[in-house]
Amino acid sequence: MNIGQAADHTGLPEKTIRYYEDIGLVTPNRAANGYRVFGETALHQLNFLAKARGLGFSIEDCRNLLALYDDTARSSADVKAIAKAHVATIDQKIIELSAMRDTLSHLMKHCAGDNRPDCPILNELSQGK
Amino acid sequence: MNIGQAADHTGLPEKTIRYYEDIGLVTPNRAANGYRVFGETALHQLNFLAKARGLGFSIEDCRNLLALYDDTARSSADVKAIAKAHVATIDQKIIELSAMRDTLSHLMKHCAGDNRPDCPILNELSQGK
DNA sequence: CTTGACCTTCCATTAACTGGAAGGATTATA
DNA sequence: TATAATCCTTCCAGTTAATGGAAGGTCAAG
Repeated sequence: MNIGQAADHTGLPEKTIRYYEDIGLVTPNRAANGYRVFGETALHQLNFLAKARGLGFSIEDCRNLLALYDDTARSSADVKAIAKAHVATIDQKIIELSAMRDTLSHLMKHCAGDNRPDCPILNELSQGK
Repeated sequence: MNIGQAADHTGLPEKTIRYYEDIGLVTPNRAANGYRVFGETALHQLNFLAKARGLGFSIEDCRNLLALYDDTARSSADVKAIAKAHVATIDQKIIELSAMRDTLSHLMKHCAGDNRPDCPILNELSQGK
């Protein structure tokens, strides 16, 4: 399977697949003409990457998860630890974003949004620390 | 005021302040010895930037907001439009993160997290698209 | 007068790609 | 068979918003 098909099967852009090879996450074979050839293993890895990245795991997380995936003797605890840390990171981000959202919508509620120059949003932002 | 004091007053690292000057967000004066000199205006801008960035506005948003801030004839509607778009972006991110979180905690709930090699998280991630 | 703190510029790196150029290989069409 | 369209290759640069560090100038204290 060439890179185009691999892209279709995984939903990953070709560029991204080449990049993943570059950084050593996947190692497709090569045909005589230099084209990458993706076998079952490589496809599996790409699907794995697509899913894990879609869930927000970092590339380094993915590298670790792939290593665990290849290690048939791994313990599920190792995987769970990575997932747990990731959930905590996500929760933190959600908290921060929610705080931003609240502050902003509070400011917006007090902004007339008309043609006059007075703007509570800018007024607030221009306050010193 | 030198860059060190400016950093103290705004909470921004010196590196970041230099960077903001680089990309044209702030234009401090220069003393005879080449040191940056931050007057009231520059300090105001830096405080503005620190707050707006803290609320997640992008650098380009900040550039626009600063321009509006300098424009005494601006309408509050212009500012509100930027803020509104930003809130929508934040909401979208929160939705995506929440979905990730749900998927992951669902997977984790089904993972024993013990020493056995069977791991529902990896099993799920290894499923084809 | 020298030590340490503070300042300068410049270059490289981060994360995770994305865009595009230049050119070789393959496939479809005329 | 010619050629055009598509697919593939590598390599270089750019993105966001800084951050790290080197090499070196300046200043204030003792």
